[in-house]
Order: sequence, then C-alpha cells, then structure tokens
Amino acid sequence: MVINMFEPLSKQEELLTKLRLKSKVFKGFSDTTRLCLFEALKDGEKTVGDLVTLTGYGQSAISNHLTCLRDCGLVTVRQEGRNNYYKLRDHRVIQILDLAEGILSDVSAEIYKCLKY
Amino acid sequence: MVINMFEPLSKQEELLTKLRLKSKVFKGFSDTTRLCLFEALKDGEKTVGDLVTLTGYGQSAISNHLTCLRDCGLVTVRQEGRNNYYKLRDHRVIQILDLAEGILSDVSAEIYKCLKY
DNA sequence: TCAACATATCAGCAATAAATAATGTAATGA
DNA sequence: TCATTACATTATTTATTGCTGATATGTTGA
Repeated sequence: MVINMFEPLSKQEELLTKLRLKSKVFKGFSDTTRLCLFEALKDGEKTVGDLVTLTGYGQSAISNHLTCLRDCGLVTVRQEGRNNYYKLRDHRVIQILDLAEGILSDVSAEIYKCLKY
Repeated sequence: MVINMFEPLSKQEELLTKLRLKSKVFKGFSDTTRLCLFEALKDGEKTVGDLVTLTGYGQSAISNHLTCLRDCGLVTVRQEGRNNYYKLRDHRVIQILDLAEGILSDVSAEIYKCLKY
C-alpha cells in the first residue's frame, strides 16, 4: 500500500497504520536475543562491546538487534568517543517486561506444552 | 536443543529457557491481525465467527491466531454449544497494550520534533 | 443417524526475520 | 597520516511466520 501523506486516511487505514506501528514496538520484545539485551541493560547503560561480551553473540547480530530496539523506541543511544552507550528508554519498558513475566508465571505450564514456535 | 525436564538445567540454560518463553508471550502482541483481535476483545468475549466478521480475515487465519494467543497465555476460551467464546485473559493484557501505546506516542512525538532529516 | 454449522487443523506458498561473514565508516592516538 | 578500535551496514543463507484453501472434528437439531 502506498500512503499519500497529503490525503486524509480513512478511519480504517488510520487504525491499521496505528496497529502496524504498535506491532513493531512489540517485535522489539519478541526475540530471545533482544530480551537478553533488556536483561543486560536493566542495571544501566552499556556499550555494544559490553553487550557482545555479555551475550556471546556476534558483534553484527548485537548491532542489528540494537538498531531494531532503537527503531522500536525501546532503547536510546549516546555516543562518547568511539563507544556507543545504549540504555532502556524509560521505566515503561521494565513494566512491560514485568507484566509479561507475571502472565508467564500464571500460564507457564500451558505455554510449555506449545510446540508451535 | 532437547530439554530434559528431569535433569537440572544449568543457570545459563535455565535463563535462556525463561527468555524463550517470555518471547512467546510477546509474539502474541507482535502481529497486526492479533492486535486487531485484542481491540475487538477489549469490550468482552466474542466467538470466532464474530471475530472473522469484525476483522475481515479468513476463518482459518483467525482460528490460528486465536490458538496462538491462547498458547501465549493471552486469551482464554469457553465452549458453549458449537461456539467458542474467546476473551482476554486478564487486565495485564490491556496494561501491556496501553504501556506500548504510551511509548509509541512519545516516540512519534520525538520523531515529529526531530529536525535532523 | 444425517445434514448443517462452528471451529480446528493441515498443506503449501510467499513474505519476513535472524545469524554469520565481509565490508564500510568514523574516532582515537602513536 | 596511518593503524587500530568500535560500530554500523550489507549480502547471503536458513528458519519462522502468516495467509489461503482444503479437509477434519465435534455439536446440534431434524
């Protein structure tokens, strides 16, 4: 679909666009490696190198995931010399993670049986 | 990796397993069609047929998404005759959706103010 | 018991995403 | 200025995901 920015969107299209953006936010949370990054960032900002060491993934993978998280609006970056320091955007990120954890502990047995993913 | 439930996992594996499950929870939120279903379910339980009509997707697609959401622990089902009534598991689902919406609106405000490009 | 209805499941295909390896870029310091 | 360090980006391959269409299951009422 091509979106013409100079024409008003129909209510339908507007809603869909909003849901598409929202799904992007959640895609940030929907990968094990990225959740790993959240864990590492919970106690403060870290450089890409730090995160590579902590997670054991390749530099390229981590960099790509961090770009993803930035695009999703879940982390922010600060450059200092040749280091890039990443940190969680704000407390809502933690809140979302905690809520999911709560749901998970209620239903972990059910999810454990799911072989779909 | 095959997980043997009768042997203790190493701390590492245990953490990874937990993150994998957590990512499943978020996968439930990370698709436009499923977000659409959440919207539809916000005002109470609905049958599969209702949701097919409301969203305009095929019966098969909706059924699969609902199964996914159930596996993710985000909705529950109740059978009554030949109808299956789906509803949101609990208020945490709404809370998560609202938090994401908050982040989204902050980010788009930032992007709006950003004069870099 | 049999038709119909509501829903679930499966097969196949197209689109998307993630990992690795290779290359590009920008900052620092000798 | 040149080598090094710290990242980002790109290309490629492989794995996942989502949709459609077809088929299967299970419930109800004639």
